[in-house]
Amino acid sequence: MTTFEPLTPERRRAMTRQHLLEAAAMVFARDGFQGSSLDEIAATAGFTKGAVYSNFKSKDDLFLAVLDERFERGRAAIRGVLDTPEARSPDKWKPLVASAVKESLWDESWTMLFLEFVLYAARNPDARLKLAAWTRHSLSQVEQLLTEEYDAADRPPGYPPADLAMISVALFDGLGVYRLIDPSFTSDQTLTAALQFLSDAIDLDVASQEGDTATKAR
Amino acid sequence: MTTFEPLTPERRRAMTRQHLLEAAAMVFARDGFQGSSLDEIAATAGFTKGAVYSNFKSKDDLFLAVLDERFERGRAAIRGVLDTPEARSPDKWKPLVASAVKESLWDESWTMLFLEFVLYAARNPDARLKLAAWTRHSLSQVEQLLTEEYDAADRPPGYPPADLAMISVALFDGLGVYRLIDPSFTSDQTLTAALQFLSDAIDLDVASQEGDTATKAR
DNA sequence: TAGCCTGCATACCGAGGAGTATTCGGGATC
DNA sequence: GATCCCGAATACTCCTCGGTATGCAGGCTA
Repeated sequence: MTTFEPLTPERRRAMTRQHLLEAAAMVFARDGFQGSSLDEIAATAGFTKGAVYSNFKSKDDLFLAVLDERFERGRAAIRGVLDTPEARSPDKWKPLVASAVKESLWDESWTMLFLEFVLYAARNPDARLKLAAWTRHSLSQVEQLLTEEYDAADRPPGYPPADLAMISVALFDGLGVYRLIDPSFTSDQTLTAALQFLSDAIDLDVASQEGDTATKAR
Repeated sequence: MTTFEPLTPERRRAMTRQHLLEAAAMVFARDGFQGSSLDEIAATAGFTKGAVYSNFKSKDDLFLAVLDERFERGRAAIRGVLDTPEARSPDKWKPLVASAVKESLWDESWTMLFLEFVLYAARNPDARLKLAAWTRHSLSQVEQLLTEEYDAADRPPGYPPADLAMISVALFDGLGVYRLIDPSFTSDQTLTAALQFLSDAIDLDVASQEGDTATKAR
């Protein structure tokens, strides 16, 4: 990805930090924020607690850093999809987005970490603002995609795009939650139905204009 | 509700247990499972830790008891709605269910407690089985309602009712999560859109048969 | 190669909390 | 009214863990 760089002290330090962040993400997801100990996280990364406190101010600071890290990854993933030329052409972006989401976000460990974030944020105003800002950003990306889709098709949206964005995201996060309870709740069939469901809603006017409901369910 | 009963020792004991359960539900929701102390819970209920350990085996046992309690409440709430005669008549049960859900489940505190349950269950096989069983039960109730709706209208379902049930529940739980992040994400308008969204999907065939899409969005 | 600076390791402290052993008090029973 | 019983209060233990203070090694500069 990046060109090779010799291991300057700064890079060594950055690597340590990165290892700690990844270990923290893993342990926090597995044991929860309060259930994780800094000793465990450090050991998972191959360090001791000293490394943690030389890179982060506190346990909270570490957790927030993990949050930022994941936000940045999420933004990059979204950009990666949206900047693909195919994403701009109607009827091609849907499977593209679907597979991208499935690859990067449809992950039990991520769901658990996300829920930890949400609960943490619900109890910490600062974290809450961060999470809200990031969520708004993500939602607006989805909304923009939908708006462009409607513009390209030159027809009014069946629902307000902002609401549709919220609904889409909430639906899949909700399914992720139930997947934690029992993976069989979110079988491939159910996921396909959910995708088709959203797709139908987006194409609502097309369907009614063309009288075409043949593509509705499997 | 029940007739008056003198305070036998058994009833006194049951009352303390009940108080502890309610205090626990509150504190667990506020501070999380690991973040709550038994001292705090006991004090909230007006007791000390001794009362906790004379009514529950451990902190985990108390948490699971809270879980059971909420399950029972949920079942009762569902029965309360479904046993109402109006629930059996098409085009009347929707607002009924909607308001019932809004009253009893659309609550930030409940969402936080539910997420605590989910995360706890994801880490404890026994709790996971309990939660899965309860979820299956709730889903089947929703599914039954949908199936009856389709039968009454004498038409095939637009989507498999089981999938539709999962989607409906997941959507609202997902919205509940985002409400924790920022209540403005789930404005009345968005909720209305979500309801309409589901309603459209349920009535999919009716809409296309009658060519009636006037009731779609606000 | 002597000295220094920095990043991590090590050792330690104190608080808090789960769990337990014991005590206490107030009803029930005779 | 003496005794018993039991549910809750009290007091204590043990241990985990966040945070800090200090030690140390290894790579820079001269």
